[in-house]
Amino acid sequence: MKIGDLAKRTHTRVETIRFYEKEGLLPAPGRSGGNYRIYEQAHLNRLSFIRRSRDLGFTLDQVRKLMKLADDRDAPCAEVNAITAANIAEIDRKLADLGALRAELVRRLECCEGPTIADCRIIEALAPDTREGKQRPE
Amino acid sequence: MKIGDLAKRTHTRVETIRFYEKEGLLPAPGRSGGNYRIYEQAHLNRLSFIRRSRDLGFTLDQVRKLMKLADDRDAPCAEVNAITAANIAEIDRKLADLGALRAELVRRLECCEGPTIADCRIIEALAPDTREGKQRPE
DNA sequence: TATGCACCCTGAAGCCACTATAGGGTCAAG
DNA sequence: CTTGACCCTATAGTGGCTTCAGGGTGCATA
Repeated sequence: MKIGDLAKRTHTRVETIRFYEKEGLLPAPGRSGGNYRIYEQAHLNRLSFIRRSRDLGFTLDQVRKLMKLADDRDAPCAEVNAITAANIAEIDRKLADLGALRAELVRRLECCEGPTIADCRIIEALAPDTREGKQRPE
Repeated sequence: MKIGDLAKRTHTRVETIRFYEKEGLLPAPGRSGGNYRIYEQAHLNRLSFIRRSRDLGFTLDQVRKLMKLADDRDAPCAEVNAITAANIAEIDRKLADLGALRAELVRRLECCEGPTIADCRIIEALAPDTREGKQRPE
């Protein structure tokens, strides 16, 4: 299988596959006479694993750990759970932040009254408290 | 005011202030005899504006636009609203993605049964379908 | 006077996870 | 024999900073 085929089958860009190889996530495959990368089923399996993990928000470092664990079927499952839990915690933090942010922006948007910047509540909220005299530095 | 003072007052790192100057977001201030940057109130105002905007999730490009608008008090408020609305839409997209992601991870975590990787539902979910027949096509 | 120390300077590189670009080579079809 | 799709390497760019290397400044203390 050439790199383009592998790319299509895993919904990955060709450049990303080469990037994963350079990063040591995907083992370097054999080469054809014309120096083309030739992939086997095992490469497809591994790349699928990487892509699914990435889709679930794992970092490449986490993916590296997960793959190492996945290769050792006697390893304790707890480590995988820990990585997953850390991931969930991080997502929760982001959800909270984004929720607060959204509320704040919506509030600004709703408060906006006049047609020009002078009456704009959003700009007002962003500007510093002291709006007298010297506005522009230089 | 020296760069360290400005940094403290705006809860910004010194390096970030120099970065903003290089990016043209913050005008270059005057210099002392020893070539230290000396800031005025106007710089503090502008930097506060940038930081508040960043805190609300605006990109540096959006901040540039907002500042340009903020300087012209007769400009139409609609543009500011459009930037804010775009921001909210982007946040909504992220919220939806993160919510789905979280549900998926929690589901995996709850399903995990055995003490070793061999029984780990998370790894199983990430691995390709080839172990015994197809499991979940995408 | 010397010395220490906190602060400041510039310029470049590093971070993440790719993406894009330049400048080529390979291969099968027409 | 040329076209065009595909492949190769190496390098730089993205955003929004952070860190590092290698210095200079300014003030207090020994």
